[in-house]
Amino acid sequence: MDKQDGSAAFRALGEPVRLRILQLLASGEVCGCDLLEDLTISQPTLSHHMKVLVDSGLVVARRRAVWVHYALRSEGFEALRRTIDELTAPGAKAPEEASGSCCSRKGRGT
Amino acid sequence: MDKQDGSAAFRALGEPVRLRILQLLASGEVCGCDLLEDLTISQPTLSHHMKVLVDSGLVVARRRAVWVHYALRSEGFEALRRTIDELTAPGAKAPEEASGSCCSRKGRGT
DNA sequence: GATGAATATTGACGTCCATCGATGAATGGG
DNA sequence: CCCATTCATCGATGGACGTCAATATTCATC
Repeated sequence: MDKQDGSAAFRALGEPVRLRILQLLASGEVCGCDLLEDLTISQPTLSHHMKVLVDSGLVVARRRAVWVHYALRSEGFEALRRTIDELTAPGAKAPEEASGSCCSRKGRGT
Repeated sequence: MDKQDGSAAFRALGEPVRLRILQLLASGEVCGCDLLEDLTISQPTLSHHMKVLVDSGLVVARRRAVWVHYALRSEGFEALRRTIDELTAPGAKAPEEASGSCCSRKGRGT
């Protein structure tokens, strides 16, 4: 359920607040109330961001009594890495200086 | 100029249309008009997205006569990889099952 | 079951942003 | 010099999203 096209996870990372949350989680499991102390956002806002992070597959939530512990989900990040690798790896990066034409504009139709 | 905190580049990737553009660029340099043919967006919209991609440091634009050739910028993607690595690498991932307490709620002050 | 703490949900509000049509700027060819 | 092509900019518009206050829910304790 965290498949989609991968853009959801990138969009999750594309929010400064969420990126900082992930940095805080990088050192290990952290509960919501602790996150709330290190940030300058309201509790509903934090809850919203955590939901986004969990839905995007980057974070897992574990209920422990009244608290909820959040931790990074390595599989989610591996998927991101894979997407980036697929973009950069195959590369037929040769700019093809020779031809003065350009794109495939000419002779594209049937 | 592509520094910031990295969230800009992730936000750029977090748009399905832009992600597809990057996939098209993965096979090599492509000019705007060719991109326009493979997408289902208007020309102003493409121009807007290309500006976002260039500003985020993921793409470079080279003018060749009337056309503009776009290509991936490896340095931008390396920065993304580095950010992801920093999030997952250090990990003190031990959940610490033992203590029934939870977070650091108790005894936080000096 | 009443209380208190941590978290989730709801509803509203303001801003950002993707999108488009219309128009302008740059470039090269007849 | 005029024209066609490619790309950039502008203004408007509609939807997505981050944010909060208020409220509900969950859970342990007494």
